[in-house]
Amino acid sequence: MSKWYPKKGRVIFHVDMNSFYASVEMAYNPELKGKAIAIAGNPEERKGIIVTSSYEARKKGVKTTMPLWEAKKLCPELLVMRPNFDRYRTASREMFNILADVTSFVQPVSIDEGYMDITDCQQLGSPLEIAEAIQNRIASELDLPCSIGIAPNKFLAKMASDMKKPMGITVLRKRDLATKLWPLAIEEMYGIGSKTAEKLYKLNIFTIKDLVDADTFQLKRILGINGERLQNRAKGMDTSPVDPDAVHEFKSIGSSETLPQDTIDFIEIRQLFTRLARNVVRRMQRKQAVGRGIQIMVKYHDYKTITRSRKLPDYTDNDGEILAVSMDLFEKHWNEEPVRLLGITVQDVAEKKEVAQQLDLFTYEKEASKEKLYKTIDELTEKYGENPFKKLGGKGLDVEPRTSFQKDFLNDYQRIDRKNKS
DNA sequence: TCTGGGGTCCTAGGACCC
DNA sequence: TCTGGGGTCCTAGGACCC
Repeated sequence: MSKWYPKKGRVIFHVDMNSFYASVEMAYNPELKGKAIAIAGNPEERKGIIVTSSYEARKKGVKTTMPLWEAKKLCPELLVMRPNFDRYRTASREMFNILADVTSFVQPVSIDEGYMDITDCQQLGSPLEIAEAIQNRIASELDLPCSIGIAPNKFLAKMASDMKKPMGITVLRKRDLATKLWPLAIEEMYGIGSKTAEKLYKLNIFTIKDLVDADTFQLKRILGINGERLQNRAKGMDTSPVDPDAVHEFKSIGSSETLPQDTIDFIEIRQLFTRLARNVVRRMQRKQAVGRGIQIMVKYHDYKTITRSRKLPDYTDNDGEILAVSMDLFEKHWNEEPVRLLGITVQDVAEKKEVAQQLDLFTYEKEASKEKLYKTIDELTEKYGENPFKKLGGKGLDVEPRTSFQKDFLNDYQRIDRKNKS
């Protein structure tokens, strides 16, 4: 006889720090409190855009990504500071430590926001009480403001945390959707940017409610699989879990930089690529990561941007190799026009120890094969999965083997081949 | 005086294999 | 001689978010 359990809904938080960089600076130097401040890059280096601004600055119309000169025009008293990333990283770590005191089901999504699944935290109090406790601790211990959204899934929690800022707590239940979510303009919805909004306007979709009521087939025709997903979210449906491990599963590590002036000087270009390669490798080493895809990005004077990439035969974390591949890609594809920005991204990133484990497996297979030699090509390919030379771009075994594994495979293959022919 | 830098996910075409 | 259709990998580009 099985006991009947009610189907329990989840309780998800989205914790969002308010104007994070500016708030950290204010906590660091309380004299800044109440003033219009902004964090921005250096305009001398053409990087003068607003990264974050305080609420006092926002009241004057200062917005993120606005050029500095424009912000100054709107708000002449604006106090502009360069970013202090170490400070922000430290504050971020302390903030997530506070969240981790509540539950281990925390998924950081950026330096200043994260999801929590507090479904199994009833012993700590009601969701509202837990949210208040978190908000109070972050405010009293770190002197930082945050907003928290409480909802049955991640999407609704994200939308909820946006509804009251700064220092808001918003509960968004299914029964609140019609009054709190659906009246919002479609471009307010998380996941809908300017391009998608334009497409939706053409279908006469202007509010989230319009999206709920729209024809699903028509949405899929215009937006692909994303159309259906967006509609489901608008209806309040989102089953994606809070995944604490996601933050460790890096897929790419990149570095890019805008040059002080557009350039066609090859020496200058190589110097920047060298710096980018070193920067990427430094960060890979910090994460104990290796990668086997190299992508370069070239943004030209007119903002036309190209990306070119290459798959490597083996994982690497070597800056010389990354630089060489990057330069080769650049030389093959540069149209000789002035360059504004260059970037290097290492893709297909894996943890060093996992790659080492895979190599161990190969070694193990080799040892085994010494004792019991493989008899047929079929048996060999079954053991090794597939012809490893294909990955080098060759049609078959006509490629120079580069790793010991590939040499071993070639030896075995040729041995069996000779035996079959004899 | 325009427009940074860090990411993720999705699409689409061609090569290649079965 | 002419022919299919699915699956995977690789590359390039685009949309979106903070």
